[in-house]
Amino acid sequence: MRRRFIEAAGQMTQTLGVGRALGQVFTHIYFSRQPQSLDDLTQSLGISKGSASMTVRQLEQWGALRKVWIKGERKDYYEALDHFGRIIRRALLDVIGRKMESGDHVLQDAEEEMQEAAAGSADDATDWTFLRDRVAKIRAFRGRAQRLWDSSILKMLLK
Amino acid sequence: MRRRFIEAAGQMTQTLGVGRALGQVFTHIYFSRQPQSLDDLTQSLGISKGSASMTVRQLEQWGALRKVWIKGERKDYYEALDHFGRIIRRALLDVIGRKMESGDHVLQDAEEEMQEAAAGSADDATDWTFLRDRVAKIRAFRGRAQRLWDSSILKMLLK
DNA sequence: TGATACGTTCAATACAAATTGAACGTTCGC
DNA sequence: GCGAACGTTCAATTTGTATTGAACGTATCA
Repeated sequence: MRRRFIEAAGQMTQTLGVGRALGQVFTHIYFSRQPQSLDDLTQSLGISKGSASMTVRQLEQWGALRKVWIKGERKDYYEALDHFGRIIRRALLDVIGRKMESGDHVLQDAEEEMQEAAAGSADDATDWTFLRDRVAKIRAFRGRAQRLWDSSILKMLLK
Repeated sequence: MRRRFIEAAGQMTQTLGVGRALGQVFTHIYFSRQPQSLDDLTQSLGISKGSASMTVRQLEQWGALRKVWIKGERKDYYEALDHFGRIIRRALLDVIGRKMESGDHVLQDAEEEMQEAAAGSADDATDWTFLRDRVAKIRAFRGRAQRLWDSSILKMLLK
């Protein structure tokens, strides 16, 4: 049964674009009563030590896992948290947010470039009013999307 | 300037996991005053005819492009729409929705499997109450996420 | 009807991203 | 200080996915 869940979660996170290991690692720990070490992960899931290390770190940053000390043990052990709302929120902020940023920069750059080009060539064939209008519409949408995003995030934050 | 936008949009859609051609095609048509044909796309963007055909169809399904007839022309021409809210909404429903479905099925299957297994082996070492509890928490979250999703979508729909 | 100009499909290919694993740095016990 | 047991890193590799392009189906016009 656990195998089924783990496999399914792996497929899901893979198609969502965050790698298969992520879903597998979280699900395995989530369905384990005992905290799990990196070795447990490599053995149970058949993934490499490197992959386990990186995945666990990312999940920890998102608040999906928590490090647990076990006295007399030198290994790091992890247990799963179940604040799914917070976890997803942070993951989205991290993954999407970072991806949006670069696009944002380019949008601004291109807009500035357009301003300059329009000012310096009042008599050529380019249809500046058309371009301006289209860019303005993108800007407007970005503003609305931003507000929607913020409010959704807020709702999720409140559980 | 258009080149910059097109390149940026391509990068963005690529990292978002829907392919580079998608962003490029839409942006090119969006910044074109005249409706564009598949040939225009292959020439301007340097993509193949097959890619242009598939991309355009997907964008049309999402309501991002509209076919335009030009009398005396045998080619299909497309122009861009700017209802970004609706476009994104449909795209998300399509891309995410479809990806969620399969995961949903597996969740249900695994749950049934667990019920059966728990009933048939009351005396083995498996910790059924623990597993049940964890699965229940996933279910609960799915419900909340579904409601949040629906309401967000609704907001976007309303512009 | 035949020839031409399209758009579509899908197996082959190219590309990007995830995963591996050997080398490395660090910590702990002795 | 030394060795062993870890976790981490990153270049090489594997894997998954987007893209290509030749073959095909279809519509149009002479």
